[in-house]
Amino acid sequence: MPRVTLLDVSRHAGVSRATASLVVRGSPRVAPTTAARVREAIVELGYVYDRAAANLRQSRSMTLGLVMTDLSNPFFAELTMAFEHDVHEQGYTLFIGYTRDDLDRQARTLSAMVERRVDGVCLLPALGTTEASLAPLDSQHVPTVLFTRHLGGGRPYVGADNVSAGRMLGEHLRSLGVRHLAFVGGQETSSRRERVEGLLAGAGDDVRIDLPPIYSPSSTVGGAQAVSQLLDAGILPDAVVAYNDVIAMGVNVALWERGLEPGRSIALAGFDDIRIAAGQVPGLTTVATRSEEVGRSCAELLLGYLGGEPPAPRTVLEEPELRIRASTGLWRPRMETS
Amino acid sequence: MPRVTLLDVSRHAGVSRATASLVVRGSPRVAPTTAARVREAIVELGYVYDRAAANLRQSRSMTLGLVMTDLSNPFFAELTMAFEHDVHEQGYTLFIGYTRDDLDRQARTLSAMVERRVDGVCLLPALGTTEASLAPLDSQHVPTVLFTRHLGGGRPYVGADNVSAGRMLGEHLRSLGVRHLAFVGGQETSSRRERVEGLLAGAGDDVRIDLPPIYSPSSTVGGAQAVSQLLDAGILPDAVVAYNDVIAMGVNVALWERGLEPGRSIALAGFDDIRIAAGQVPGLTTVATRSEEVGRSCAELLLGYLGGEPPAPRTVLEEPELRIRASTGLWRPRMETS
DNA sequence: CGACCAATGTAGATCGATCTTATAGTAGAT
DNA sequence: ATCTACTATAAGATCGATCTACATTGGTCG
Repeated sequence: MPRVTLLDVSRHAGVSRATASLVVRGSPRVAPTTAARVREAIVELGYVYDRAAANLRQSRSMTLGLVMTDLSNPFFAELTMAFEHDVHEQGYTLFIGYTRDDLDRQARTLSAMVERRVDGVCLLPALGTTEASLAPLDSQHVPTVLFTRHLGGGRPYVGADNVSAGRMLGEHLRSLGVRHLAFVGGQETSSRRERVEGLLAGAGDDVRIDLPPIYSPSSTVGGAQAVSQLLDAGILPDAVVAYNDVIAMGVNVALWERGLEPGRSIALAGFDDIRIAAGQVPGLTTVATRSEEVGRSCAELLLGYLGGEPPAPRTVLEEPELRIRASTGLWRPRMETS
Repeated sequence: MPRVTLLDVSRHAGVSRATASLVVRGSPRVAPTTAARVREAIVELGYVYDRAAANLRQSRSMTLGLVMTDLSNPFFAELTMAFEHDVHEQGYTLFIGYTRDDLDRQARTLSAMVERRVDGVCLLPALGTTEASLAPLDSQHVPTVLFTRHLGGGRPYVGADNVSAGRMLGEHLRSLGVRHLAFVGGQETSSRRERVEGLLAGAGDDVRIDLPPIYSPSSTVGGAQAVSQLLDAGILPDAVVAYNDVIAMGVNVALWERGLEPGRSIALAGFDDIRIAAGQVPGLTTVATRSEEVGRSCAELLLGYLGGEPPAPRTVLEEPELRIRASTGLWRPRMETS
């Protein structure tokens, strides 16, 4: 069955194809009575606009790409929702892709989107990504905004101020009287380095900080394994800081299982303040890294670039916020036996 | 700057446009030496395949749509990942959209995808969706698979066997000695009704079941509010069953806050077995509803329909699995004072 | 030797919109 | 009456690929 096209519509309404085209785009250049007649024909024939055809002629496809590693961390689910909300409002439809931190998958995903003429891409670069990895985007001049991880270059970037987030947490723990803390989990990324850097600065010199090379995926299992490695190495700090909340949740269970009581006998904190962090037992102290604001800023920055504005390198850092809950709030330093 | 087209490539390689087209599509009908020459030209000119142009001529766009309410429940994040993985492998790129249970948004999202010529759509229908709501898809003959919620019609559908899931949980609780349970949270959907139905069947007539009209969004806050309503209504059951794990997590915190100890003084269970369910304190008993299998089956069913196969109505029900953890595992009936 | 075939390559129409340019028709100014 | 200005519409080229139908070549076979 052949598709109903603008030509059919125009014939049915007794106008030209060009006029019908103007009507579907809501141009004011066509007389109201003519427009009405065309709209009637559209309904009668059941015409459906074919953006694929329009794309070929136009430069815009009204389509954006959102590419990240995966959704195992709810932080990215929240970010996705916020981003989708904002761009949907502007009439854009979203391509999505997950790299699973695999450079090949990332390359294929980006190419697939470029081939489909995306107007812009928002990307959380996979581990090992270089500026050169983004050549497919650059060669076709696809505006690109990075988030959460940056490459050190001058490319537009949106993320939390991880250094500041780390510092807030470090200061909080020190003020509680924590004298010894350990940091575990996460991958070796820019944001992990920044969180650690801030943590060191915030905790100050009086606090002993263990930074064992214990990495993990963002999962509760990963967190449980990470803290097990820590304890098995004979390290028993006053406080454990996990790279993020999902990992902290795993640390939480593992600590309980070892007979420790997070929030009382040992302090525990994470990063991100994903929605379920408040719904843990004990409530998880964390530093909000603003998933929704990051998503929103990505949308804003990207949409701005599409407007033809020169892609002046720009960085947006969302201000983090400390959220103190029971996982550190109830902890008290052991009495010194003097 | 003009785009490099197949015409440019063909001229550079000294062949015709048609031949170049055959080469990019990997047709065996072109001689190896010619193909090599064309490929060389492609590299030299930096040619990028334009699927938007190809779409216009072809019937396939190698693009699918995945539409759901939102990602606040990790169940859907897991499902998304599985679905994306499978269709990506077949060369499809994914449009995504979130309806937030709003019929208008759903209509706009589906139309946007149809206008962009998706080859098929996988949909979790928003509350209130009717067969008529899906007219935009049907009128353009877009193969569609529903998941998680069905409309009662004969449309292809993938979901967990919720009745069976409910029954498993009901039987488990009864066998523990639970004499009084309450079900809370969730929206009024087909899957909620099915879970309740199964629960009643599994628990049997000896168990008192309270089904107060307490609904909630899928969030820990929603769960906490739901169970508070329950307790405030003067109902204190042996076991609380939440519509899903996210809600159960909220129930968990609220119970602790009220001085109850889930897993000991009161049993608690959810549905889905999202990944973090095992990472709760206490570990959450739940019935796995197989997010990944559902995603995978959606992909399989949808891809099957694209192959030109007649869209014979078909339903796939994934077999659930009971996962017993501490939130019910440690509970013991109070001694009867006889 | 002519018919037939397989392998390879090409010309030109086509997909369904948009864009540029042109042309009636009308109104107002001079 | 003529010219300018403007509105409303139309004709036809165009975007970049794919598809159909056909042409060419060289080889095989009766």
